[in-house]
Amino acid sequence: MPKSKDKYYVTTPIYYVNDKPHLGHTYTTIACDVLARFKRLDGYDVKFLTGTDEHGLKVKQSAEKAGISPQEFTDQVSQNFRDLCGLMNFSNDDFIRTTEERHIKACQHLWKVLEERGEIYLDKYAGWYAVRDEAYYQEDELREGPNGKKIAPSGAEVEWMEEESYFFRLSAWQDKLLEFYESHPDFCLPETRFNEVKSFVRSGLKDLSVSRTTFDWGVPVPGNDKHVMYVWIDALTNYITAAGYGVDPEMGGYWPADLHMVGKDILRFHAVYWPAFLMAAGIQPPKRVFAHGWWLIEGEKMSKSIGNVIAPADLIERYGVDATRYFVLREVPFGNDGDFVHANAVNRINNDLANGLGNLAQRTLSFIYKNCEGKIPAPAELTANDTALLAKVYDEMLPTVRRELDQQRFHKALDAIWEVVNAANVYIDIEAPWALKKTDTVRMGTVLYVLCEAIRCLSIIVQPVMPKSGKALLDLFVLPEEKRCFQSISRDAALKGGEEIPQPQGVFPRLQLEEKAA
RNA sequence: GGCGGCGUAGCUCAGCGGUAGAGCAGAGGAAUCAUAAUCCUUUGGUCGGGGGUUCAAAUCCCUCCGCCGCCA
Repeated sequence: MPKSKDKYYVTTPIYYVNDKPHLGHTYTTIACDVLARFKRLDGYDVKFLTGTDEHGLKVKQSAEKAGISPQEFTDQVSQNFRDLCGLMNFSNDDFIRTTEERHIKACQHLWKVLEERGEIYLDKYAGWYAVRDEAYYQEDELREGPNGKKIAPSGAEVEWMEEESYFFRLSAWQDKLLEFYESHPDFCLPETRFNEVKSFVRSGLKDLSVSRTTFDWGVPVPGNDKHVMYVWIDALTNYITAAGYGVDPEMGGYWPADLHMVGKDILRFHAVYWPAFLMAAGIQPPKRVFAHGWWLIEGEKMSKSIGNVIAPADLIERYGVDATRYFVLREVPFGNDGDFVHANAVNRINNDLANGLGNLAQRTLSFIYKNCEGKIPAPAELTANDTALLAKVYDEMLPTVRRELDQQRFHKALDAIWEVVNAANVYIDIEAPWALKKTDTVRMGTVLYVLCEAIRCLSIIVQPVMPKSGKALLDLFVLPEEKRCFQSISRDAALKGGEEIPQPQGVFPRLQLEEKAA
């Protein structure tokens, strides 16, 4: 029997449909898409999931406001997120919506399992509730409003509510969670976030309210139609729904997921509640949750009131899809907050892409096109300088990038690739094929060949981050599809020499620094 | 208030016990194959303040100041 391919399952959060897609959503999904593409090219059987969270009171209210049914409403607005996938060239294998039948069934299945195991019980929830925030507040968090009403810290009015609710026995899972963290030191990254998670759990867990009777736009609780499931179980379950939970006992071989990518604001749900639900249901927790940071825009928080929210379409218009993908992953150590400064984006894109990799390819290939009858020269004997560059290209680059990406260190991975770009630019200047043209055309051919090998491998490895540009570069070498995966980053897949190339075209356009709008 | 993190060149950050580093920005030079791109050299820091441990501290300890995160 042939060994089945290794599986890799990566997920984005499901995005709340009441939002419009912006840089934050885009960032999360870019990161996942890069990992998914990387793993595919590296020979894995990949499942990459994204989707939308479509239940809850706010959605229902928005639908009412729009004068349509919640289902019609979510059909419309979830399309914004499906469009984003096309726009940003995401390669998701599935797009899940929490309103889908398969998800409702999976949630109900999970619920029943939890209930049978005694992990869920019915009780009463009482407290000060803010409709606007969909949240309860502690007495001491509240202040007195002008009309005698109590006001939440968010400024929303609260009222005393008593509500029947199902509870999940989260308190019973405190020690098991801590043991799990102890035995899985890489479960959560970055490390400082993991420390926060641990200290939260150590400080004591209360049982978690997991149903609501105050609205009905949600997954009905099996056997009690008054209740719908509250956000935790409904939303988090999407990750196993898409793997076939409740239908396929093997979950396609994709569970436990390799990575849940989340923003730091929803880490707790993923690193505490979710593993607790899963363990309680007898399912393995995911292998890793990564909490990435947020983007400031020109030093300011992104907000509707400031009006600086960046829409994906703006980014594409200004920079193009690939350059955007590159910039957000290269500019900031992944996990940190970033500051999206347009001048920096232009600078980096020009330096790294246009002047770095783009110009390297262009100067090499157009030299060949003009001076070698459009054919890649065959190499003669290799010098120490040739072998040194090729060793970086064949032997060092991919393992380094692999290692960095397995820790979600995108900026380091890209840094490692660009070390090779820079080395190749140093190489071409030292070897100076334009001078060899007059003195030693055999040596010139070898130099150009070595450069082609470097550019070929760079083009392959750049594909996950910049799929279109990587393809454009590889097209310049007229490489067939099967020569574009990571296996071909090797001497075995090397060009032979004699391959004809088309007239090269610049792949990474140079950007103009715009006048700052007042 | 409790716990944790951070403060290093103009900017973003690496280094975390052994002569202060990278990228970008700035300055000078070389080259001219290339998207006027590239390459080389170089300016620049009493590593937040103070105290301590050590032969030796950006690196360990204490304290103060300033940011930030999580929790209450």
